Amino acid sequence: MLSYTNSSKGDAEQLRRGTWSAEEDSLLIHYIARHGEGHWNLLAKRAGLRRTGKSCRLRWLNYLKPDVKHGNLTPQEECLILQLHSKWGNRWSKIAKYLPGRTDNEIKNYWRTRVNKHARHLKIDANSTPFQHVIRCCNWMPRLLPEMESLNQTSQHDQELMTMEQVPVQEQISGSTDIMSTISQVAEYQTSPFSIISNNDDYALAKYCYHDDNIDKNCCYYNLASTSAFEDFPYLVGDCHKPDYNCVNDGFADGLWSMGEQ
DNA sequence: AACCATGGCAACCGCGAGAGC
DNA sequence: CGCTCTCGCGGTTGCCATGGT
Repeated sequence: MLSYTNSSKGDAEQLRRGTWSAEEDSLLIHYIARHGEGHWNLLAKRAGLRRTGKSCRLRWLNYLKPDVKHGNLTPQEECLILQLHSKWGNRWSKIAKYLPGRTDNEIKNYWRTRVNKHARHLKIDANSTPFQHVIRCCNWMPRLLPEMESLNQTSQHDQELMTMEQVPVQEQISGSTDIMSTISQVAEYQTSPFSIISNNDDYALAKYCYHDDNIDKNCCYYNLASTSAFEDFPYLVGDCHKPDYNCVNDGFADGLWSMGEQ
């Protein structure tokens, strides 16, 4: 859908909005190839684009620039985003600097669609400490780690990126070959209410205590190694088994909330 | 088949910082 | 010092594809 901005200067100076056409892309690419980036308002006029300078800049940086990566994020990239977001919050451009080829817009969209969705399911603020514990220890990290290892994609460059800002979890797990020990390392490293209490070939049982007293009735249990546990958080919650206790509907979310206020 | 809801993502908007004059 | 312009950032919007009913 294409639209035009209101203008009092006649149709000739109306600016286009909406989706970019292939022809516009071509004009922008060829102009920048010949004259370089910058001075976007001037560039828009000289390139014959009836777009704002801002629009041209955005199109170039987020889509047309040759080093922009397209396609799904790798597990490494997802891990890095989770770590960096827990550190810096919604500083998308800062986070993007550590993911070559990924734009702040793409990372922002990833966070809002994928990660926030999990937070909504749990009725937890995605920026809250409890949610950060959840994604590190019981969902995203455990899911991503085996993917990373099976894909064996952790290049030297990735590792350099991970250590550049002293991202602790990545440092902890680098070189690990045993996924369960890795999960244990993650849980152990974080100052987390989660702890690995049992670990064998079939499952790793994690204990989540939402009160300081460590009394059993105030804890939930997760089977971290079950297949479903690695898929999606709602399934993980289903694997939370504590007799006569429904983690979701019977106060689990409230426990997470109160923990964040401590 | 038609309608509706939802998710993913490209693009837009408003604001503030910084540079140049 | 103040004005203008450019640039970059984070938040938001709206289109479109997909899946469910």
